[in-house]
Amino acid sequence: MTLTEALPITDLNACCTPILREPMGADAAEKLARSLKALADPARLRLLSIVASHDDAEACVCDLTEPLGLSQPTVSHHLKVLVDAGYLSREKRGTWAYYSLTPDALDSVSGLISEL
Amino acid sequence: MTLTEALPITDLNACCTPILREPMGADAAEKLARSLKALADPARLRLLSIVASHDDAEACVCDLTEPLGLSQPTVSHHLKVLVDAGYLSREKRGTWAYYSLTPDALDSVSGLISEL
DNA sequence: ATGATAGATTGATGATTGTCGATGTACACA
DNA sequence: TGTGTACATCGACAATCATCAATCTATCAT
Repeated sequence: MTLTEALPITDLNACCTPILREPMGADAAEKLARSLKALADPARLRLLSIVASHDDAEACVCDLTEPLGLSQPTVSHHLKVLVDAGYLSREKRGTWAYYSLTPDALDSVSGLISEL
Repeated sequence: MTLTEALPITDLNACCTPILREPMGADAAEKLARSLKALADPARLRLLSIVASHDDAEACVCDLTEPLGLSQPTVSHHLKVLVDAGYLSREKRGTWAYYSLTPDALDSVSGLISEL
């Protein structure tokens, strides 16, 4: 660690503040950005919220298409994004597909944001 | 509240689980999505992280251009997005522009995600 | 005044994304 | 077997976005 040698001489010509801790690396930033991108859409936020509002935190697509005012393919697309990002899990029972919240997925990304 | 009348008859032909609480409205979803979209980019996450790693949680653009490997206009653009979204505040002192973290901005959005 | 530097703004471009209609697939019921 | 339903996938299109080179603005030094 080279942080101990450079004394913070407060030169008026200098523009920079000393670094306290290591900032986030490129790989971690890429990963967190992907998780946040999956969340950063009003339709997907509402989908998560609707699923979370149901008993057992579970809902089928028929519950989700109408309140969003979006077409069924669009809702299916958003659900796929959320499943791929790990926020939802899909279980097919008979004709219907049931989506449920992945435990701790939201809390995990929320924690990463706080520790930024 | 109309939640008290519809009894949850567990019909095997039904596909839907009863609703426990009101899901997020369209306006709230739009607003949170805008905040998250500003965060959902690897370059902007690293910018926030670098600013937070500095003493006084403050940094000028000269600190930020090089470690990201991006051009100066691109970094300025990302900084503007973060300022507009309320995560950073900009203060110009002399020739340099200093960016600092807005208190509680990250914690606020992090809390909204947890309560989804 | 002149030149140099820090940073913002503009314009253009290629990539990504949200949306929908059309189609495909799997299951249920007659 | 055939028909209807629930959902996924595909292809297309418009909109948004990340990025950079070029330019502009403001400040400092000489």
